[in-house]
Amino acid sequence: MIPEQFKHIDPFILNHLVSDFREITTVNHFPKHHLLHEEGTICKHLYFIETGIARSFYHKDGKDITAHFALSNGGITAIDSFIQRKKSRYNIEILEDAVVHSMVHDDIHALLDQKPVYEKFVRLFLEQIYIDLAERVEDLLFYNAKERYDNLMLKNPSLSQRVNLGHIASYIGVTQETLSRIRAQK
Amino acid sequence: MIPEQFKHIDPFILNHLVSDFREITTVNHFPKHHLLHEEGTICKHLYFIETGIARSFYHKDGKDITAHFALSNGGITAIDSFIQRKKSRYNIEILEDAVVHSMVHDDIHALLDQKPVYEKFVRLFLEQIYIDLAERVEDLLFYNAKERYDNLMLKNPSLSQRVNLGHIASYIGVTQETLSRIRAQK
DNA sequence: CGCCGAGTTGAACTGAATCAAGAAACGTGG
DNA sequence: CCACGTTTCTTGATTCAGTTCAACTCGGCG
Repeated sequence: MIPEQFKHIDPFILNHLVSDFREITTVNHFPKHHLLHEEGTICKHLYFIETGIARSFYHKDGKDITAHFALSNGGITAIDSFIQRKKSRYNIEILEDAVVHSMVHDDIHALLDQKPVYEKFVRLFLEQIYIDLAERVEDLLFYNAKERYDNLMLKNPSLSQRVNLGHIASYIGVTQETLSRIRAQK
Repeated sequence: MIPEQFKHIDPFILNHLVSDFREITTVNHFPKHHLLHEEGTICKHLYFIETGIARSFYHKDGKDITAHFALSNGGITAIDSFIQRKKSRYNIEILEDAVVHSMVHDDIHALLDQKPVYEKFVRLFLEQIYIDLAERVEDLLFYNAKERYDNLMLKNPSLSQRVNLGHIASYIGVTQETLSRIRAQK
């Protein structure tokens, strides 16, 4: 399972990289509702979803807010904790029975220290998620609720059938009622 | 000029890193209104502001939207173009006479290929700007106009005296009129 | 002096939130 | 496999933060 943003890496290095990373990766199956990570703890894992869906979410004024969805081949972690090594505000929850590949933070960093050439892999990964997040800022600044919903559906058409309305609503920054009305007027 | 997010790097490596990067860095003075980068072109430079202020901005429906402010020790580039090597939607403009350090994209990458251990430096930089951007998403999702303005002023108290109201307004996602009213009611 | 960009203020309008009540779908145990 | 409770979704009425459009003020500068 090689995320597409790494396709520009030298194939020779990539082969070694894949087998080295595979050695520090474990694969598990988790059922719907399983919590991969709980807020208030330090997140030690980087997860990649092979099948199924996961989401990260946090609480704000008692409300449950989705920060990110991960579908097939998508990565997910409690990013604040994973980067800054402090207690996380995020939870990670399985929304649909999933096959999940996971790597432990310290193993990743040990591997990077041992083979700095792999840092490039991490950089490309970070660059990709940065661009994604920048798009999200633009989305919030310029598009109204309906447009934000349409944009999300363009990127992930299957999402609307597979996850709760409320999770999608909080992700795009509207209430569940508003999203319900948006859907109705189609 | 060593950005603080790099303080955890091995001092020995850091010394070499600083001198190596210094070799590919040029320093210039630019006056107010100078355009460091123009939209529609590929941005080849990564800039660091020593003194003065710069902002990146783009156009949406004829409106001029500030994406980022860079003050002392802040970095700035047309991030879409710099990462993806394609024409940029951003402009970069000097708002206050500035001393600017700049590095050329290809020089940075040549240096990284030559000394992969420096990739870690880039990773830490990207991690930092990712966290900043994630805060911005949260800002837009949860805070009203006044709160967003207050948050920005907490981070950059000098900004309100130094840059136009309209630039700040577009950065926090409100109209100039709304921001003017927010200021008035203090 | 008169212009021009920047900021302020007012009034009307609107997209989305809130509050409230029902309807539909879901799953768990008998 | 049905019944009942719970969760999810829909719909309506009202309210409100922020936009839009327009006019006006202020300070700097040719």
